[in-house]
Amino acid sequence: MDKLNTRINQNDNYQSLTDKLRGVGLRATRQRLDIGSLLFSGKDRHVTAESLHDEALASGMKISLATIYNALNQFTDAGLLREVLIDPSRTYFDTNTSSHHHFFNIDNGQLTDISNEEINLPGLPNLPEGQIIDGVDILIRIKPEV
Amino acid sequence: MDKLNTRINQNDNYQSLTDKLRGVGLRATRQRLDIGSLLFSGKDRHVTAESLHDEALASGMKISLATIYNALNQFTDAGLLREVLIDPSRTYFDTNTSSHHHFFNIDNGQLTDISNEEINLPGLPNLPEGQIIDGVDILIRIKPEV
DNA sequence: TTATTTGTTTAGAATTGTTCTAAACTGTTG
DNA sequence: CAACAGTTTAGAACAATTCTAAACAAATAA
Repeated sequence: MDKLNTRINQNDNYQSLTDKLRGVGLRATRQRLDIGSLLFSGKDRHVTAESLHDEALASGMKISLATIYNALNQFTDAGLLREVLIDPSRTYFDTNTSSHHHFFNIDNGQLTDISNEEINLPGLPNLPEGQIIDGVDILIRIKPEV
Repeated sequence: MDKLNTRINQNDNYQSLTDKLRGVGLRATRQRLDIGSLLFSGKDRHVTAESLHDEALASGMKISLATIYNALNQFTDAGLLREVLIDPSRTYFDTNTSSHHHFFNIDNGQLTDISNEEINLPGLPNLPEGQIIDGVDILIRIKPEV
């Protein structure tokens, strides 16, 4: 019954999600489709394993935390997600995989994207010998004005 | 004997370290002096609790891991150290507390400072309403040329 | 379709980094 | 040097994440 309900409500999105998953070599399982429907529904999102699990359970999905971890890591390896470094005690994932940066509100923990166009970093420093750039992460920590 | 030995070898630094600790309201205990002698001996350093503990034990210091954690956190609160975000699974501390940035070698985990002068970030994006900047962290991930 | 294979999910155990607890200890101050 | 307040410590506790191995489900072959 639960399963049927889920089917009916979310069937629409699932064909393109299925393609997306297969496109990166992952089987389109019910759990991955459910997670995908939460993550890739248009707007960019920042989640942790825990927050996504809570959200999944709240939407009536039946899925274990271990599966959420598996999926987040697989999606990241496949380039569907990106890891963001903000808090050494938790791993955040970002559905926006294009080159961009972040505001991090140290007061409430909220993360906001900064598009690549809003920021520019001319004249990168000389790299150590024999090394090339893999990526650049800019985190601007913000707080409420006193 | 162990204690005496430590005294003899490291006595020289300890007066200024004592002042440094007292200056930020911390008692100059043997453990904090030992840790301080490893951290604040001139060159800038990047350490984790574990790496510093190993180093302390290897230098014959007697100190527990819990004390290393305590000291790193207290030093950080006091502004003597700074936390650097690179790896969500571990907390790194940097003895360079001035505004600067980092190269992170994704191949071997090595962190290298980038001075503030080597990098410039003109035209920061508009901040969200009512927020001010607390700090800016730039991490340039590098890897060996193929 | 059904059978077989291979990949996936899961609960719970295990691991890892970090913090907590409470008892012993040590700087500091009077 | 007594007394207090802060510090250290071993070990327990905790939280985030990964692992294990058994049950299960998707893909594929027949």
